Amino acid sequence: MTRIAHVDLDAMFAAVEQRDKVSLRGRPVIVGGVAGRGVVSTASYEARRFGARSAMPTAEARRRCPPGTAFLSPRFAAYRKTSEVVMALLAEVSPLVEQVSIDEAYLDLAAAGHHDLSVPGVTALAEQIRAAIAEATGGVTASIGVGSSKLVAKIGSDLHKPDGLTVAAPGEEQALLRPLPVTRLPGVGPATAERLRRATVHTIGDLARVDLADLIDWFGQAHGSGLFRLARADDTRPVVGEREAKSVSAEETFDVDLTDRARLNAEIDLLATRVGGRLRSGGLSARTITIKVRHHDFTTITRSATRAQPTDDPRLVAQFARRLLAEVDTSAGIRLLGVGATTLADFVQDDLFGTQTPTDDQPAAGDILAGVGPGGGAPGGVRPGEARSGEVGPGEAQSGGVEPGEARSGGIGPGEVGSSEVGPGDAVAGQPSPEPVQPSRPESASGGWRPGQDVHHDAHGAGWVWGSGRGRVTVRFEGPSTPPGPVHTFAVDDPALRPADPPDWRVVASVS
DNA sequence: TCTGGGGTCCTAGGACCC
DNA sequence: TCTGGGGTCCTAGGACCC
Repeated sequence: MTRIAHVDLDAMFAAVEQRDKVSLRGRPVIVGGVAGRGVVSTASYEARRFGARSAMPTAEARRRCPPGTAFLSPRFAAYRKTSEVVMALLAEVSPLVEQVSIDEAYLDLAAAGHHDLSVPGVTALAEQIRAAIAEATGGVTASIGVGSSKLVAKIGSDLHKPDGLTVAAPGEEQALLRPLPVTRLPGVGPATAERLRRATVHTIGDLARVDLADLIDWFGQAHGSGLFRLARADDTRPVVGEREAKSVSAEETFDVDLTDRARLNAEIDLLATRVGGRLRSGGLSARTITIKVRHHDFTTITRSATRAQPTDDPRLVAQFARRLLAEVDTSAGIRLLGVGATTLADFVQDDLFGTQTPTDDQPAAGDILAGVGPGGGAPGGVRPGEARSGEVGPGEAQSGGVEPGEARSGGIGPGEVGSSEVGPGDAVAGQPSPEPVQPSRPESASGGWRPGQDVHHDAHGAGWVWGSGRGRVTVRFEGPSTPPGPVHTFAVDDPALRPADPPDWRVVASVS
């Protein structure tokens, strides 16, 4: 049954620019990064004639394209608006639309219940959709593929681009795929194509003759069996509507490689602010913070740490990212920095982790948190409390003198003074912050683990441990910026004490 | 002027728990 | 108190997509 359609806007970014600016029509247009290290997002079909392609360095596209070619920075707001017009239109065709990207979507035509799903029926419907898109967008064209599966629909939409339509009749699928190069299959990128080439597998027909065991051997279970099935046009993936975001990230490639630590930290703060802001606007919070570092030679590493509790606070994201970066050798030059947030929790957490005073916090059942500032090597200012108290930013309202065993969080202990690279007030240097970051207030380091009470982490560059249950726990902290501290023993309700997230800390804990 | 930015999914090893 | 297997979580990296 020809029930699935794939709708793909043709060179959308460039098409929107040509629509909005008459002088660009008929001319080669490149949309993408126009600075030194930029790459092409979209090349208009006029520009493709000269060899310009998506993902090509813009410098290369400049070499290839003639004088008079327009090189434009993307205007995402305009593209988003056009995308919304198209998606709204598609939603009228079927209740089941899967938007894949800003310019692409699958439709399950059967979900509407009233469409004629014969080949002539879907052909007429697809032409109607194409005409409606062109009209509603002011001339941005779409190519559509229709077939029995996502695979066939997707390949079909590509087959007669731009402004084209392909309908694959039931039973024709394999014949359609057989002569095509394997690179047309979704999931076959440069690495897979190269491995297949070494096995003299060039077309999808070639691929269909390879043993499943070989494919799994070469590509692993998931990818191998996936290729096996796709080569046979065996694709039962459903069209799915809304999907939840799994990560939020921001990254930046610098015009010139950076080595200066202060500058790198400032960039981290910028990125963290973007990530935190998007978490907040999406009503999300994250437990895992990841940084990405691309070195001068393009080698790329990631470092991540998972927190005991989720956060959406840009300052906390920045602190974690800075601590992760502190363990990376940046002396040879950094080309790109990124900050990401994963393990997303889907709840609004203002009440839990907001920047309100920590005294509103309630303990998390069973959580034991033990923290210390690296400043003195001795655990300082640990107060009764729970996970949330650690989310308090530096210098925020502090409440001392809370008695052991009380549920109220005591806020920040003295331990955080000087305990991270984040100086007072610069946690999000130069960035708008929902809360002013005030200088940390130094306190005496007379604090320590207080036996018999719940303890929690501090907020600023400090480590903590948490657990639940019963027993006595011995804890010692050490880290690059902190010599091994004395051993502290205190009672908790659970021997299951575990180190949490401080990447530059080693929390050594044992239970007796 | 070699190689963006925002994502998803998979693999593999180690820790940890039962 | 010799050995092991399964499941889950965490981390790091890689391939791929638009």
